[in-house]
Amino acid sequence: MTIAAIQKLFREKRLKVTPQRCAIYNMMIHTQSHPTAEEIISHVKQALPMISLNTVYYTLNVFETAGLIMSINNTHTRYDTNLEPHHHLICVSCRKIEDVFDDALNQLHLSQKSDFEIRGYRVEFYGHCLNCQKPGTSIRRNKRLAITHL
Amino acid sequence: MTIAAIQKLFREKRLKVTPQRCAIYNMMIHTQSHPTAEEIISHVKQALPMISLNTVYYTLNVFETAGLIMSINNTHTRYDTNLEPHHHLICVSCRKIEDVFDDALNQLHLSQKSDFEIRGYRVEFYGHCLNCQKPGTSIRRNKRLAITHL
DNA sequence: GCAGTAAATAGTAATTATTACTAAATTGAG
DNA sequence: CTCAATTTAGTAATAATTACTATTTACTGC
Repeated sequence: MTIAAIQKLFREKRLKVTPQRCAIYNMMIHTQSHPTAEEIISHVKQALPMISLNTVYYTLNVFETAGLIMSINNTHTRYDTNLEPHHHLICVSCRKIEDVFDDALNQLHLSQKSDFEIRGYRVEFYGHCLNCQKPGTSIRRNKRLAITHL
Repeated sequence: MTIAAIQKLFREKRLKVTPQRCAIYNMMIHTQSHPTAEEIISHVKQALPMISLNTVYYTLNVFETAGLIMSINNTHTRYDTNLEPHHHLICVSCRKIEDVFDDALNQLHLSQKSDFEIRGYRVEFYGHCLNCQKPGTSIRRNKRLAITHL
């Protein structure tokens, strides 16, 4: 993907075209890793030494809102005493977590071989809990759990 | 589960029986939510006002290591430009993330109905990447990605 | 091309979850 | 009951992320 194509993409998404945004997006599509904000800034600083971490976070949020990227994270570690195999329903609005018991989900496997020595997996369903479905009841704006890719 | 049963459980796991541990575990098995450390301490403080957040984290770590609980979290938000439906392989040692493309995983659904309005889901496989499988190569001790339940 | 406006940037500071360190207290083994 | 090892709780440190804000920049309509 060329710089011109990136600019075109931004315009289509009604995002202002800035050198910082181009550099960040360009770096991200040319890496196979899933970079953190720190990793992004350390690469982008080679071209734009003055860029701030703040701008990186702001830009990533803009990209995610625009549906250009997704983020992989939950803050707040939550602890669960239930050790039966099960998975989770997570409310993207209030962060409430409910258990899901579903035999089919407990028997997933990869169809291809992988270099990883896999020890387990988790399935997390994202959505709105009963309470947060009522209009105006959204307890918490939560950028980080945005699920624009889903 | 009674307090006596909790004490018996701790002894079986060779954990010292302390009022703090009993209170924390007792609170956790009597809630359907997946509490955060903050939520745990605010409940437990009613019985043990002097308890410190430090002790809560230490105790949760002890419980997780003993296989009594599991934690749900990743720190460090990672960003991904690939918006094709896909899932992730996460190395619990060095935190490296790889993409998984597997049609079967893209068609999961819940067998029961739920109150949640589900918008999407993620599958995360945990294990050791090729590099971290070599003995002595474990880059980072990482308590938080412990996967004792898997 | 240019002026005006709204948004973006890059600082600095604040916040928040978690971890580190440590002296004093407590638990369990003998 | 004694003693050693662990646990506790306090203070401080860390680290990721967000808030605030003055200045700069990019796009819109002329």
